[in-house]
Amino acid sequence: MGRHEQGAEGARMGRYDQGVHADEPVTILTVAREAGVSKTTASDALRGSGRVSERTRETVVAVAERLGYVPNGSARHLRKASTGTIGLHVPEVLTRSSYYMSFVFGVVEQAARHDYDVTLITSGQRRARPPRVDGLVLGDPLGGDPVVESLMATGLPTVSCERFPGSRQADGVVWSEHALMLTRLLDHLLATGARRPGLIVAGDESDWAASVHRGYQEWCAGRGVAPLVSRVSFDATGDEVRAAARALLGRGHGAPGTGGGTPGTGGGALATGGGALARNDDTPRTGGAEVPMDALVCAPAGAATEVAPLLREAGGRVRLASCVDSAATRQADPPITAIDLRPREAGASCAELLFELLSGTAQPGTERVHPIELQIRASTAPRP
Amino acid sequence: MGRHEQGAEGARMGRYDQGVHADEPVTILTVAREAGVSKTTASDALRGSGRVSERTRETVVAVAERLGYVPNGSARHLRKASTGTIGLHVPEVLTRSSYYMSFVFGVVEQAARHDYDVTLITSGQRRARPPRVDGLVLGDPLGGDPVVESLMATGLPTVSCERFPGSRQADGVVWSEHALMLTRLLDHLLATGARRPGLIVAGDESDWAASVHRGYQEWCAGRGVAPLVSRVSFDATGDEVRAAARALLGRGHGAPGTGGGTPGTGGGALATGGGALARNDDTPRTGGAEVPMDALVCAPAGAATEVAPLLREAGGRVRLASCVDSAATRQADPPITAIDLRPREAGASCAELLFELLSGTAQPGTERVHPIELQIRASTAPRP
DNA sequence: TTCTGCTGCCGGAACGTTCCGGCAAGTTTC
DNA sequence: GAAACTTGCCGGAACGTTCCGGCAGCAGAA
Repeated sequence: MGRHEQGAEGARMGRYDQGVHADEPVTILTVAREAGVSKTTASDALRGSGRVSERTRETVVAVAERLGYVPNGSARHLRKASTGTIGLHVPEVLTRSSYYMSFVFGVVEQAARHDYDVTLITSGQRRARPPRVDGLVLGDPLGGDPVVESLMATGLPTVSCERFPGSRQADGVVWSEHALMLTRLLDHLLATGARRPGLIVAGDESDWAASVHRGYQEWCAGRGVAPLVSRVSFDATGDEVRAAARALLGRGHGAPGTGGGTPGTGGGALATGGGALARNDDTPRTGGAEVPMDALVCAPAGAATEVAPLLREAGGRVRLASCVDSAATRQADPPITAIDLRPREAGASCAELLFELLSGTAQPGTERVHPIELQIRASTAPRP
Repeated sequence: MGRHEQGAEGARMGRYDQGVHADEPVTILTVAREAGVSKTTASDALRGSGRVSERTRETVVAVAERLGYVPNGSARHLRKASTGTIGLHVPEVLTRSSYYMSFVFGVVEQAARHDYDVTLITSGQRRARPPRVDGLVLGDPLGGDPVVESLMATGLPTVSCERFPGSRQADGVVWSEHALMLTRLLDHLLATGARRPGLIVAGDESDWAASVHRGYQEWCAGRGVAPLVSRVSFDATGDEVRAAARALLGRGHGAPGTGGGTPGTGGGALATGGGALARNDDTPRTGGAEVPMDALVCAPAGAATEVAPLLREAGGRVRLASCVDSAATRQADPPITAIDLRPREAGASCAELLFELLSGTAQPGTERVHPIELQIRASTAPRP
């Protein structure tokens, strides 16, 4: 001791000035001395624990405020065996999607509200040591990602956004009703006069893509529409997506029955239509296998805007919608109907669930539904 | 003590299993006991400090390896008054740009290489306390951002990507020759037959935008081209950018002289052309104020792709280029000529400079140039 | 011999916090 | 009126690390 005896400090300039440049660190001992109590009482008063009279509590709080006391995180976490930090993993393949940027900010914002920091974990970096965190948020984990696997093996409390398409599941899951919302979107397309909506979607590594695909298949079965699907890779380029769209456009014109067209015309487009479901004759008004595509739903982020010019060139007959809303879809010409996944709120919801798991407020195994919204825009207006 | 006497642990399953689930925390005391030395010697041996014989050093290292010893960050940082974490700020306005996502990953990757964590700091969150970090990276700080101001006031070592357009400067700066590269781009446009390239650029809150604008003006002055500039807001929507493009397209057709056209036709497009520079008669072959725009350079990320359809409708006469490369420009149809800012490497470079500042290897005031590249694509091919 | 210096190792304190147990004084209970 | 309980406060230990100072043992110098 004796290194800083004065204690009385007074307010200083600036916003973070206290205790940062090391001329006079304000510890809980400084506060206690200044308030005329012991360090225990000061600690109790500030954290609302222990037994402290209201009067002294107010005094201590006032003094702490005045001195600009900021608790030392390292000391606190050393004592409490926690870190005050949560880890956040987002798959690097999808870096360019603005969805993840918003998601990340949602997590950071919510964590800040709980006075937690957020440490980013990328799939790229090989980690020599386990992350120094109290828990983990996994943003849309991809099945088979080795980093995700090892993160789950840490035993740390974990929340994933969408389910993990692997063997084990996170302690908490925040998911959205993508299949249901896609159903609404498809019904909307039907209502505007479309008869045969097609789908471009990525593979089932992501729970989200799998849900979208499943929702589409079930809707087709229920409505008696012959499915028209093209799978693309997860980080599909514009060319790949356009090739898939062209392949879908080319199908349905040929002979009815087993789907016609040339599967795999370009870019690995895999057509799955024209099966038994197309023979459902109860609802003859909707699209059988011989009906050409007159609406296209693009699942991957950014795919819809990539495809838009192609559809326009093809005559503008095909309605267009995206499963991921973004500035690009909002501002396209015409604006593109899309499902707003509300990524920022999704991130906040994941962080919140994690904190509840950490505090014991929520039980492991908790699942929460994150509401999403269908934004109907001009790209799916009825065609003249 | 006495809580875990066995000590000998042996290798375990999994990758992060050591010391994470709390059944048997392995501290430096465990290692010391197992190696038959004191905790001081163990610590010295592991960190290469103090005086330890080579023989015992090897023993201790081997034991630590075997037990999977991971130093407790909180304890270390409590003792050393550091945190093992750096803060990363990116302006929230620009969240949707994939540039920042890549930048962030670059920082995280480089930090991981130094065994540092990265904590995100957003402009949105109001911070009750100074961030618990050893240093800061500011990604393209905007002038007047209060969070940036207060971060700079912390006195923490700081590196900014691009200069801070405010009074004080960060301790380290990583910047790119945007003005020079724009000159190359404009020369390229001239070489493909363009006579009057226009520019859409955001305001001078960002050093990057200011550099681009300055580079354009200087190039125009040097080449005797009448400038044709439209300013948009930093987070310009597609509509705003398109309105700016339309305004630029409308100019140059009218009476020669003071620029003609209708300034501010839509979306706040502010035209600055037609001044004294346009009267430079030494180089009559290039574009005077009466020459219509035949090439358009879009500075804001994403602006070029938003404008592309408009230019196509207008006859495809106008060449198009972007100051920010991205998946969207690469994959556009036709692919758009763009400046690749190499964001991931920029982020890594910022982090690296910060670590050198922290270790004293680099001096405060260091500036480093981050190389960028011009990617020439079909959108600026010579017109028939 | 004694003094000095070097090597290899170690005990203990310190970093700033939380929390267990305890102690006076006051209040209720039987 | 003593026992039991409550209130308000406190000292000290502990978290796991780093580092200062010290202490033997040995070697070389005076």
